[in-house]
Amino acid sequence: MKFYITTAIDYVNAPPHIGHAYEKICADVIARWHRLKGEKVYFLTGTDENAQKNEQAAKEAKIETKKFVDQNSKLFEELCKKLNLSNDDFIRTTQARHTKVAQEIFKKVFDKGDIYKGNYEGYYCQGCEAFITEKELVDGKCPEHNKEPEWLKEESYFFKLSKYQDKVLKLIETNTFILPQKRRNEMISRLKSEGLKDLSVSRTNLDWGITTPIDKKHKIYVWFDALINYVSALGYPDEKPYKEFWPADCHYIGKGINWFHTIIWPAMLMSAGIPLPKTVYVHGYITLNGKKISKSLGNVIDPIFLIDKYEIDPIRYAIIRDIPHGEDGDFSEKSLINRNNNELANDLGNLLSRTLTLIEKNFNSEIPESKSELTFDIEKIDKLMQNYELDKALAEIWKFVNKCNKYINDKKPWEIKDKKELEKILYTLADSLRIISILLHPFIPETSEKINKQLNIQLGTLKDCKPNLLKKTKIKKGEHLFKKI
RNA sequence: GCCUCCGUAGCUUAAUGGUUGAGCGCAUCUCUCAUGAGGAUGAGGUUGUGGGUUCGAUUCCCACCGGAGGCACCA
Repeated sequence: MKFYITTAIDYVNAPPHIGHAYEKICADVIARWHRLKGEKVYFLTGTDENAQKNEQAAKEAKIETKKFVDQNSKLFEELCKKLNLSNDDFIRTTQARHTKVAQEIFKKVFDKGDIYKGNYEGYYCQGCEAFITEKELVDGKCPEHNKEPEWLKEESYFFKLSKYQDKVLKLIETNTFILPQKRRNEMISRLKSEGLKDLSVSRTNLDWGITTPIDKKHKIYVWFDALINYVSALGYPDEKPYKEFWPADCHYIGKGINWFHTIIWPAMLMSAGIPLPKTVYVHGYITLNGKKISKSLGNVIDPIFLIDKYEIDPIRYAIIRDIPHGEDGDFSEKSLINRNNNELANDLGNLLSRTLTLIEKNFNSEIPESKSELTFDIEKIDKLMQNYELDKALAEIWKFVNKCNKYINDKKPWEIKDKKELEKILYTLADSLRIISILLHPFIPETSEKINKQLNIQLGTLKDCKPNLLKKTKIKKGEHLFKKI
């Protein structure tokens, strides 16, 4: 079995914020879970760099555009490392491997007869040097430049999106293509009520972007180009990763770009004769301390700053537990601190600590051989993970942690004189911790490794999440798993 | 304006046509292996408001109030 998962590629005209971190962490957890199941996983993330806005932002910063996107893309790459992501690749849409494929697919769609020359008409603001929508106008003026736009006609190539309306509708009506269901309903009703118009897929008068293979005056519209990253990164059409991993099993994206991924992207693929992705999972947005993340509110926290302050595992843990799957959710430092101290340090860290100390004192640091009394329902958790309910899966794992703590209290090993009985209790605890370290690995990989190191064992797979697989080993009690904040 | 979704204890949330379950926080009790950790108990809800269907609604229907989201070239 293979599993190909992607995140959206990020816009590089501003540095990363906590929302980017959230999407990447979730995708990473899913990727790691599938690896635990023994599947061959490919996890892709990257940056979207051909937008016109980059050119403008670079101009404002008085740097060359290429240099500007290089700098900002680096910030996202650095973020991936800091988040401890297990991504297999990082695509940049300015890379030659991408521009080549973007042009190739554009040509393919053109050759199919699905791209034709027409005129794009709309309001054009001289200040923005761009078309703006009627909705964006305030009192008939561009709000940014306080100028009345002019009605302009521009030559443009159009993609016959309308041709694919029925096929796309049929696709999105299948019940696993768009998840969660709420997002599927939105797209279905919108498609049914509005229908599809052809899409302008080229722009003139731009210096930045990918030139169309059919007309040198035109650049490829940035969305048409951006979506293609999912196949260009794999080396479409001939390279091995493409053959092995396409179609994608999951495009993990935010709700703002649902339409592009579930309507436009499938239509492009249909036209180009490329197989369709299996699932587009649409997550919600994050608020920070209860407020929308926005520059004007000045609450844009650099996630790298947060990681340096708190370490990555508590952040991964808190952000996943705090945000209900598919919904918007809030991330706050207060909640992070709470969860770090109560759940990570007290429940889990202390469980390991008390277990290892008991083994140290009673069995000279050697895990005794016996039979475990605790079991864990892996099916339930795997089901939650299949359904992308990461928050609930993690809560379920925590129930097991709590069960272990209660087990110690009930059994009172510090009062037990009978050696066999004591062996059984401590084996049960150590073996349960072994299972916990596997289950937690996708969520908090560093912590999982620390547990294994102290138990002096290797990380298992999901198949090993059954009791009694722990062998007699000498433990190596180390530092506490978590520091309290 | 049109279309989704939501409104349950201070906060986050689960569930169901028939006496609303849980976690955090709070209060009390308790163990001592452990990171002043762990465990137990308790207080707290007429399930947004009004109406309807029903023997019975928090769950189904309608209206209203409140909140979130989507509405194509903006990513």
